[in-house]
Amino acid sequence: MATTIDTPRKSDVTRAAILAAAREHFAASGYQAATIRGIAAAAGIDPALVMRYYGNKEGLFAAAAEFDLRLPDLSALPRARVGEAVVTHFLDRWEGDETLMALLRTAVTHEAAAARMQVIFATQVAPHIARLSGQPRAAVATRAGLIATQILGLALCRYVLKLPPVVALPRAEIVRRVGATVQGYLFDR
Amino acid sequence: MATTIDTPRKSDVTRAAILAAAREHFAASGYQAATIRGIAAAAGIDPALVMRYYGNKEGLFAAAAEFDLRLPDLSALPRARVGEAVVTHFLDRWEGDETLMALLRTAVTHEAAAARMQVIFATQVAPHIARLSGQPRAAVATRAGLIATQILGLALCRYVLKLPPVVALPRAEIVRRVGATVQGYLFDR
DNA sequence: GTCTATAATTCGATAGAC
DNA sequence: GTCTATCGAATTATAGAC
Repeated sequence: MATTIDTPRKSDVTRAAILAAAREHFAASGYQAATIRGIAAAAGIDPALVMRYYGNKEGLFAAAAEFDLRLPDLSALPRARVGEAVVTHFLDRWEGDETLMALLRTAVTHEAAAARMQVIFATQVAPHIARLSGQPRAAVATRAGLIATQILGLALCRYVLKLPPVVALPRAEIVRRVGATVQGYLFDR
Repeated sequence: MATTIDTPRKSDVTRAAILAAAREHFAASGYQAATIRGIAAAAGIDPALVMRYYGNKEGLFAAAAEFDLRLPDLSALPRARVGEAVVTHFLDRWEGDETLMALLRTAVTHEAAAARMQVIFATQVAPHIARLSGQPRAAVATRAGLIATQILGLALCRYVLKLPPVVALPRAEIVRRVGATVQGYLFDR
């Protein structure tokens, strides 16, 4: 099965295993501490294969850090609930895909990852805010930036630094209290 | 002068130079990428001296990451201005002492540094909030945690990731808009 | 107290056999 | 397409001379 005409590519399965292991290691240790040898071992293949497929460590990270926020259409929501919806969505994405963790842990010490973060927020967050508020481009960018400080700060404290009071916060309470902040950045201040 | 009775310690100057160089390197590159060789070179001394004084890289970081937030007495301020005062103070401390940058860049991938962050917020931030609000201990910890998400997120985006819209924000505007959020976490929500 | 020399690892990357 | 073998470089850390 699947060895017929429609080429399922000999070892896309290997490539996928490498990417999954890479995300895991970059997410757990950051760029520097993650090793090609360790990633290859976790994927059950030879380190040389990683080099063959992705050229070098940089190329491997670039492939592993591909990420889609998948923000829903916020304009379909009641205006007063948008802040909470944004927080809910980010918590979901954060807990459901370790790519974001890999990006954050790496961006702090790695130029390319920080740049990727910038692009993600500029292309996947700002447009949604523009559609909501219909404000000038500069004002939209500022609002997106302020929201980024709160959302990334939440992720940093809850998932990376694991500050006890932030980890202990029930999800619903985060949505309510941090959602109010995001709501303010979206429309008020 | 100073070679008299009161021992000024032969080479406290060397130790200080090492610590300054260590903060600089940890702040710029994080824990992994910072090297004892590089730090020693910047301090103008031999790498072996670093080992002699601080035992190992871990010990060096522990010494370099000593930090005092120096939060002023917030209860002396008009209640409505506390949020802005907190943001102003953090911006000052962040821009005036690279120790915080070293801590953040390192805490993301280094256990001990993350723990240090926890202790700093628990011992240097939470007490101030307790004095202000007079609420139960758990509620105070939660408020401190929420404030940490906003303050650290701001620092992350402005000083580490350098997200353009956040970098472009005038200081006064940050104080006003983010200050309003901190004010909310302090008293309202 | 300071430095030289080096041990012991570990890593990314390459060359080439199968 | 996958793996073996290995190179060259860089790191922490130690031992010991001066």
